[in-house]
Order: sequence, then structure tokens, then C-alpha cells
Amino acid sequence: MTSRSGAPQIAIGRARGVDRDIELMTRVASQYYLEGMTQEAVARSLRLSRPKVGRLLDRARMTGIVEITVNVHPDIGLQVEAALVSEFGLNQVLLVNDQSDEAGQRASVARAAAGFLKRHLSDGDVVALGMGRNVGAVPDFVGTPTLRAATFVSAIGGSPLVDTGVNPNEICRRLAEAFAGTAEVLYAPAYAETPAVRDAFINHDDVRDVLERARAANVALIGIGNARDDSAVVRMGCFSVAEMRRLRERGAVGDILGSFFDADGHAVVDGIGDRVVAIARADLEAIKCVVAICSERDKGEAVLGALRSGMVKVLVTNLSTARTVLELSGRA
Amino acid sequence: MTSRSGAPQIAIGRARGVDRDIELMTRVASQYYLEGMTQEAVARSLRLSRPKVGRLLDRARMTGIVEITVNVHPDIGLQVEAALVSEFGLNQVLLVNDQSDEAGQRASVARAAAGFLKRHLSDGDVVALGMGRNVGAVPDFVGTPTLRAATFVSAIGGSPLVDTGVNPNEICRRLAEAFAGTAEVLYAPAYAETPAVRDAFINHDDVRDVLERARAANVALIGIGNARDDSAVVRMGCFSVAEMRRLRERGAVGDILGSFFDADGHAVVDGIGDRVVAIARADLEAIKCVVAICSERDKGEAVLGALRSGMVKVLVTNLSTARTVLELSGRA
DNA sequence: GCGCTGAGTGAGCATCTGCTCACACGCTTG
DNA sequence: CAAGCGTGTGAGCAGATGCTCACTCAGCGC
Repeated sequence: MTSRSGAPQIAIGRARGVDRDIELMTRVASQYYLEGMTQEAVARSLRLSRPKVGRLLDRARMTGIVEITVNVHPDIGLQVEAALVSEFGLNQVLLVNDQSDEAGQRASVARAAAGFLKRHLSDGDVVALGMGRNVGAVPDFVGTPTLRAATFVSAIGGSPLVDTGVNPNEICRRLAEAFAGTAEVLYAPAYAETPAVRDAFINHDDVRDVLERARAANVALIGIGNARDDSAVVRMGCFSVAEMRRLRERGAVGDILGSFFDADGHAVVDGIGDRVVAIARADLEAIKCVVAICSERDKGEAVLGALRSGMVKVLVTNLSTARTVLELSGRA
Repeated sequence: MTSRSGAPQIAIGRARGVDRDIELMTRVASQYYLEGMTQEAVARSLRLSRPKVGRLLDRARMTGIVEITVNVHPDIGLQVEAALVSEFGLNQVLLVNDQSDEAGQRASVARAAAGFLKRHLSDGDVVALGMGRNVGAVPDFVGTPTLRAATFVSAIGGSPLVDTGVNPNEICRRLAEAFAGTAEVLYAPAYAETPAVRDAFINHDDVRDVLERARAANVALIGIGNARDDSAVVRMGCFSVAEMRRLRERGAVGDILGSFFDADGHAVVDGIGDRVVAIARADLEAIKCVVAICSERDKGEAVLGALRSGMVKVLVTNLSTARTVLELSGRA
């Protein structure tokens, strides 16, 4: 009945003042959640009091030993994922459930993206980072720092008007902290007033070095912007409403790292491109693992264009957005 | 309060007689498990009776919408994983908790391996398969068939003495079924009596074709055997106890697909190799994603040799085994 | 058209769980 | 060395959950 502990004579994991109850929590959680025993039965089997078992379960949930996830139903989710993968030649699609509130939706998409990074980042990886609320929410869900010798690099400049975790530098620092890696940030604005100013920025030694580093990244984590008057870049003051209108007239539906594209994914060329301080579309296309995240259902056209552009390799989004994209692409 | 449904006008996922309550289950599960509402509160918010909410939650757990996993504690698991990755140059390590019973241990390791395949298999992948109880347990945990156009190929012959899901052909068929892919099986024994008989087998058109196909696989799923008198290959009658003893005298600690290696991972050459009907060690080394699974704590030496051999790229095992391997390797 | 069958529903109850609270123990501090 | 503080423990209770059991109603056969 009382099985022995598993004799790990090894020091790994015991070094610090690591919680001595970890094994107990694991055992309790396993009996309760996996074997379906009642808390009282678990208490008897391990000679603990019933409340103590309850408390151990709480802590097991807190520390991440027990993980409860609500997935998209396999019958639906797998079909939609497969359809997106085959339609747009993606490597992977991660779908999460729809949420009624915007914040919750962003959180669950960000959690999925964080999970992807946790599973896939290895020592030595270099991650180029975009901006925006969606990307900015990712560090919140990394959880326990995970000791990866990874580098996080801003792939686009920031905006002085917002400082609320939306700027790539801020995201960069927080992600690096979460993964116990290093951050390399870009001290330049995302958009310059004129091409000449932009050139001055990108020729600055520090800026050029960081952009060079971002270009050499093997992973990228980016958001997808839309081309509407209320889009983030307009709100951030990078563009005027008139400029955005002009972009739309030329077919623009969205942007990635300041590179606009139309519904077919083709680049929309305009003076704009010459004012962006960021890595270029071609740079992104060369990165093997470009993870795009989007949690807003009304960004369907932008996501469609982004997927068709070939920049995106992994898409993280919610079910409705995914369905909207498939519908728009005519593959319903 | 009552938020609208999310208007997915698209047909995907609705085509068949798909459970119309899927959305309801998801919503209920989300409110209960993620937002921490009580069943009664969920019932009120969705105008359902309290028992109905309970029943929906049951079904959500059954169908896989809600997933409860008991992980290794991050503080410990991540350290051990990182240590194995860096020590042996692996791509990834998946650790599961120790289980007191052998069957439960095998099941949880197999579940993790199945999860890895579900996440990583894409259309067109070809998976070479080994034999043994561990590999044989994987198909049981794939769950919902996932429509991947993948091919599963036996990479080693079978044994006529056992027919209980341990033979690669059987595993092959069951995995193919679980993933809704195709199976290519090998009509040959794992070990022939003499090299001449072996040659006769591998020169047979069908056998040669399947082995050729296995060599060209981009994924492999294999077990790790040990070199003891009670090892699976001896029990299966492929070898005599005396032959196994001779292998041990030459330093053998374990085998993968019938290729034996010593504690340093070097191949143990013997007449044995000429009698195996399987792809060779070099073939396996050339496959990018070789997933080895092991659920037995007493296979430490065998796993150590396997990791040092360079054949294994992804290891799936339980915490104690992982620790034992690190300890044996002197990296404790 | 009528009755039968069976899946699905909600009441009621026994049980389980979460929470509060008083208490004991160990550790610091005067 | 003693008092004080804080964390952790188990009793007790209110509320939440799982379960059984009549009951309803749609679907089907006679």
C-alpha cells in the first residue's frame, strides 16, 4: 500500500530550499485528480488530515503541478487547425476557445503562446519580438522561470506615447526575465517622421547592431495589426488617420512589424515603409519559426493577409478568428 | 451578462452530427474550471439546472475538452530536463511523474509520448516504429483520431511468440488507426537464426521496400531494451540467455532496434547484428526526430548508453529514471 | 391515434469540500 | 531563558457536489 519514495539520491532539484512537500503534492494530486479518489481517501492512504490534503491540492494547483486546461473540442479544433495548416502552409496552429471579454480572450491566446515558447525554446535561441497588446501579454503567462539561455531582441522600435507593456523593449525585458534569458532592446522609435530621420536611426551603431541581431533570430513572436482608423499604430500616434486611409486605398488590410500587406498577402508599397525602424519583411520570411498571435475576432482580413504573405509559420489565435479567416479565404 | 455565442457562420466542425452542446460544454467548463465559479453560479448564468451543469462538466472531461494533468514540479522537472538536454545533446526531454505501479508508469509515459506525436506530426510525415511494451502502449493514449496523412512503418521485424500488442506490426496498425494514417508492416521476424536466413528476408522485395521506407522516415518512435537475462528480447525468444551473457561480456548494456551498445554508447559488434531484420544504427542516426521512450527505472544503464549513442533525439521517461541516468553519467 | 420506450431532466438527499477559527509548535527577539 | 510572533495544524460547519430516482416528452411501432 505504502509504496516507497522512488529513491532519488541525486541532488538536482533538492539543492535550494525547494519545497520538501513537492513529492507529497504530486502524490496527492495524482491520487485525487487522476485516480479520482476523494480527499478523505487520499488523507487516509497517506496518513494525513483531510484539510491538509485540501491545502496540498491548492498548492499543487498554484505551483503548476496540476494543470487544468479547457481545450477547443477535438472534433472541431483539429479540423480547423488542419484546414489552416493546409490552406496556408503553416507549420502549426494553436487554437484556444472563444472568450466573451476581450481581456480574457487576449489572456488565453497569450497563455497558449507562452506554452508554445516554453515547449520550443532551447538554449541559444534568439527571439525577435514585435509590439502590441497581444505580444505584451505573453510574458504574464510564462509562469516559473525556466532557465533557458535564450536571447530576446526587439525587432521594431517603440512608441513614446505608450509605456504600458505594449512597447517591444518592455516586452523584451519581461520575456527575458520570465525565461531567465537576456534582453537586447532597441533605443529608437518605431516610425520616424521622414526617411532621412529613419536612416539616421538605423545607421546608429547600437540600433544597427540590435536590428542585425534580430534579423539573425531563429524565432520571432509578433502581433498582427489591422489597417483601420482605430488600429493600434494610429492610436499610438505613429500614423495619422489620413495616412492609414491612403494605405487602405492601396489595398492594405494589416501589418506585421510595420510592413503592410493586402488581402492577398502582397506587400503594399508606400512611403511608409521608408520610415519604419524594424526588420524588413524579407528578414521575417527568412526566420524559420515566426509565431503570430491574434486575439481579436475583427482582425480576420488582417490575419488572412498575414497568412498569405508567407511571413507567418505558426498561428496562435481563438476559434472564431480562425473560422473567420477560413471563411474569408473561401475555404469554408 | 448573457454574452452572445460568437457567431461562427462557418460549416467546419458542424458538418457531421457533432454534438450540439460542444459550445455549451466549453462555456460551462471555462466558467467552472478557469473562472472558478460554482456549479450553481454557472447554472444561473446560463439558465440551466445545477445538475445539468454537473453532467456537462462530466462530458467535457470525457471528451477531452477539459484536461487535467499532473506535471512534474517545474522547479525539479525543468532542471532535470535541462541537464539531460545539455549533457547528451538532446532536442527535448519529456518527463512524467513517478508512479508506484509498473502499468501506471508505462501508461503515463505513453500518454506523454502520444501527446508529443499529436503536437508534432504533420501531414506527410513517415514514422518508423520499434517494438516493445512501452511503444505498444502509445496508441492507447492518442485519443480522438486526428486526421494526419502520416505513414507508420515497422522498422524491425516481429516475434511469432508474442502477439499482445508488443510486435511492431501490431503497434504500427494501431498507431495508424489512432492517427487515421496508413500502416506499412514488415512480414519478417526480428531475428533470424543465421545471417543467411536474415539475408533471405531482407532481400525479399516486400521486406526490402518497407525497410527502405523506414530508413527514409523523418520520425522514429522506439523503445530502449536492456541487456539482462530477463530482457524482452530474451523473453520473446529472439536470444538465448547464453547469447545475452556473451553480449554483456562485450560490454553491452542495452539495445535499440536490435543494435546493442555499451555504456559509452559505442556499438557492440557481435554475430548478432547480422541476424537482425531491422534498420541499422546509422539509419536511425540519420533520422531527425528519434523519440525514445522508457518507463522502467531499472533501465538506467541502458538509457545512458542509448543517449550517449547519439541515436536518441527526444527522450520520454519518468523522473526517477531520468535522475538515475544523470547520476550514472556522473552529472549529479 | 395510442401506447410504449428510452434518453434526458430536475428534486432531494448523503457526502464531500472549502472555510473559519482556536490551538500548538518552532523560531526569533528582548 | 521567557515572551512574542508567525506559520502550520486539525475541529467544526456552511455550502457545494454527486447521486438516485421519479418524471416528462420526443420518437417509434402497433
